[in-house]
Amino acid sequence: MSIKYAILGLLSWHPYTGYELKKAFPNIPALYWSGNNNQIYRTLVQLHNEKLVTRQIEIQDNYPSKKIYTITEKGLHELKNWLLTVPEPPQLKNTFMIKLSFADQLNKEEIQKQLLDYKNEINSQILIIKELQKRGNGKPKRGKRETYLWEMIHRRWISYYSNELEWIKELQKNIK
Amino acid sequence: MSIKYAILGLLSWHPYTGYELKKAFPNIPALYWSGNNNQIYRTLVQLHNEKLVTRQIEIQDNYPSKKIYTITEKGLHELKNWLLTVPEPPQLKNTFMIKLSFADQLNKEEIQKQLLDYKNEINSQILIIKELQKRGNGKPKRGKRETYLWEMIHRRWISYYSNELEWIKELQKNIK
DNA sequence: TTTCTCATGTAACGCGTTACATGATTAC
DNA sequence: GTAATCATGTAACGCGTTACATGAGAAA
Repeated sequence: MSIKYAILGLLSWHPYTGYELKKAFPNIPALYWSGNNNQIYRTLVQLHNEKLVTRQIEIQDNYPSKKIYTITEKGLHELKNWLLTVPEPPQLKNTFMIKLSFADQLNKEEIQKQLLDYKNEINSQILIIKELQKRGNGKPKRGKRETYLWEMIHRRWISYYSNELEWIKELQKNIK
Repeated sequence: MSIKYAILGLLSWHPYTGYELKKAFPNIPALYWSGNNNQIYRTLVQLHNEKLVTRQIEIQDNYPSKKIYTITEKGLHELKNWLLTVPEPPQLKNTFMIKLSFADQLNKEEIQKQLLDYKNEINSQILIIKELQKRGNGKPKRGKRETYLWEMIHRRWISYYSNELEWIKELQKNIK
């Protein structure tokens, strides 16, 4: 349940509503894939029950009323404890690799087709991240160190995809 | 549900029992993290219902009787169709990256500690894969092309971890 | 007029994990 | 005597996804 801590992390910057959180997620490279309605609203209720956040309701005339969540001292503590837990290894689930593992069922044209499609997929992934980085939404922009960390994270992601591309190229050359 | 296709993929080599499949999974780099009892036995029943596999029961004297699963024509078809579906982008869930994103809560010693622990984690991950590759279990060893693919997959995994190490080194140097 | 934004939420499902359960045999 | 291997399975839970639902106001 890293979503819980992701939300706490975001709330450690400043208060958010559920709706804002939902929009913030796609801007954070480490978790841009995640954060749908259901999870966020449910987790927020849970965090509130655990007294890790407080909630203020702001009534608006022309729009539905907002619920603004603020992190508590206890919440900051919980976040920090999590940050200090032992790091887990990354879990990369690459369905394409599984496919390749059993690609002997395919002829070379079919494999080449898949490689090409995968390459395109990776390329658009790179575009997305570069766009994210350029627009620079959802970044904290507070301390120098934090800015550096965010840049490094972006770079790591891009480098991952670039390496994937090189790897694909080599495969394309050798599958014949 | 890629486990379904992973199992079909394995069965496309030769028949397996559930127990053997369970042991085979950790030897396959693309899915070494997966494949627990529950999933495998449940999926096998499901595959059988869908007539994608057949099942022979082999009674043994001194051991519990085996259920040997063999892929059917329909199963091979299903597998091949899956292999030809459009590739999905890799989903890398790296909890450590999420942590780093919010690491501003930590002082430099604490971050350095986390980086060191993560580095060790990655190193042992590399050892595991290299060991896998060396022992060379669970590889098909049939055609030349298949052997090549498996080697490329191993290489990609190792390169991913190596790049992660370099990235960590840079962080270690600059966080002060 | 249709679509988008603001803002909240629920229902149902799917995939995967951990832990539990059995029971004989063989290796240390 | 203890642990591991062979071989099967079930129960319960957790996390996440997709889709559904409401309802007003602003923009295309």
